[in-house]
Amino acid sequence: MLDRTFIRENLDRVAEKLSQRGYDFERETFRQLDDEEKEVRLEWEELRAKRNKTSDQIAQVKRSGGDASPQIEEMKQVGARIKELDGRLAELAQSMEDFLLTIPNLCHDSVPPGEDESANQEMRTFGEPRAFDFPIKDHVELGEDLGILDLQRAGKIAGARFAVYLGAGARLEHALARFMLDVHTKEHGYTEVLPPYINNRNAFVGTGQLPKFEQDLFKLEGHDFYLVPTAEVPVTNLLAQEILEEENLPISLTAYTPCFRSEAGSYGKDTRGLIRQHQFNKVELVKFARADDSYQQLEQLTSDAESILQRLELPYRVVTLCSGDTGFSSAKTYDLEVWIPSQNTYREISSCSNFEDFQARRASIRYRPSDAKKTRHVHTLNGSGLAVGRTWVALLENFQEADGTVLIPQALRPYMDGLERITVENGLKL
RNA sequence: GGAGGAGUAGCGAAGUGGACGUAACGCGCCCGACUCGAAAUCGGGUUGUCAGGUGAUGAGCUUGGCACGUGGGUUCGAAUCCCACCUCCUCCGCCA
Repeated sequence: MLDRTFIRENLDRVAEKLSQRGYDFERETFRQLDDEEKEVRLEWEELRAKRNKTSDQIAQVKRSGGDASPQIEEMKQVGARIKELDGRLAELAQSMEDFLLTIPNLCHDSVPPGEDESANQEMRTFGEPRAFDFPIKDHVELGEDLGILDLQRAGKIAGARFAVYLGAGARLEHALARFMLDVHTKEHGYTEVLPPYINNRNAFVGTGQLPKFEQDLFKLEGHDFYLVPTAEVPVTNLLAQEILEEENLPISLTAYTPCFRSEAGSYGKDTRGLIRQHQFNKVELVKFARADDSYQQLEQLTSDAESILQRLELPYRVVTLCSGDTGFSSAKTYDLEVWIPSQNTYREISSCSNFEDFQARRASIRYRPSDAKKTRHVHTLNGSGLAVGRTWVALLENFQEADGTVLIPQALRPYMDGLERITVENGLKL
């Protein structure tokens, strides 16, 4: 959520910035709501002040044994008017809130303007896509042939866009997650969090998934609960409504959770395999940082995520998303894209964003800067470190051998009980 | 799911319709005094938020509103009475 005072004082600039990301900011709606609320609030406050004062007088009169009925009569009128204004004020405040909650964040000045992903900017690449001297298989074929992945049977128990991992396939998923968590907690200074996978509406408003993107979520029927689409939601909201000590910043948390996404409207996209699933696992990195430190932390968080790809020897590139491609809540986003041989292209495997104070304002997460008395909203950041399912895909495809087996990168072998290669022996073929 | 109890400042805790919620009292923390220094002692300070005024759209000062778990209600007036919800504790049931 943008700061209301900031909008008020920078109407033109806000409108211009928002148009860069394809959002049409209704200046008049804002001005009207803002003015009217202010007017009503003023009268409301004046009346409350009067009532407070008169109530004290009534108390005094009564204490000294006098008759306070004229004042009481008068306050009955005032009370009725206050009640009227209460309702009107609540209405206006709600309208303003609804209006503000659907406005996306402003992009940082370093974000390249552009409408869609074609304007994204490649920052750097790591590794070389491998040249295969045999016909390659994609991860579905590899996984099914090895007996470590079953999409058919997943359809029986769940449906399309679900998967079942078997044998070394299941083990590989866990190994990747454990490996990532170990690197982030032992080497990058993150603390692991294991949150609930079902969160309430409030948490989703805090990080910006609601009220605008309800159709992307799985909602529990009859409850005010949703399945988390990313650990960003529970982990960021963990500190909602809190005032943090500056000396504790930055706070770096990591969480391994399943992620549930309805993927409504994505039918026909990535229909084959594990790339786009209703349920997948992800190790998430979340940071709470000082306002003046958050962009440095974004670089750090991105490099923390990159280090996983490097250790797994997977070729990837880093791109800066242009204004039109940047997510609703984000001010700046770097995507990490891993090389997928069967598609002959780089595919997103992590999205690292600085939300500045956009989420912190919604969730009310503040800190006390040491040089000032007033509190200030923290800057929140997050990024995948990494999406485990897509890492599984990248690993199978990039490390496949001519005989259909898959080598396991050195860094991961300790997590696979020393297994060096996945063969049909490690799967379940029925 | 049922029955009871509890949520007040960083922590503990008093207040149970009006007599200052910046809210008793205690602890902690900050500043100062005493001291060579420390401890002890003494003095002072120590919630957030919104709006108006002043100021430079800063720091600060100032006036007022709001907040005693959350949201409603009763009342001239609610931390205090009533209702609903949330969280925690105890017991019963059920369960991993």
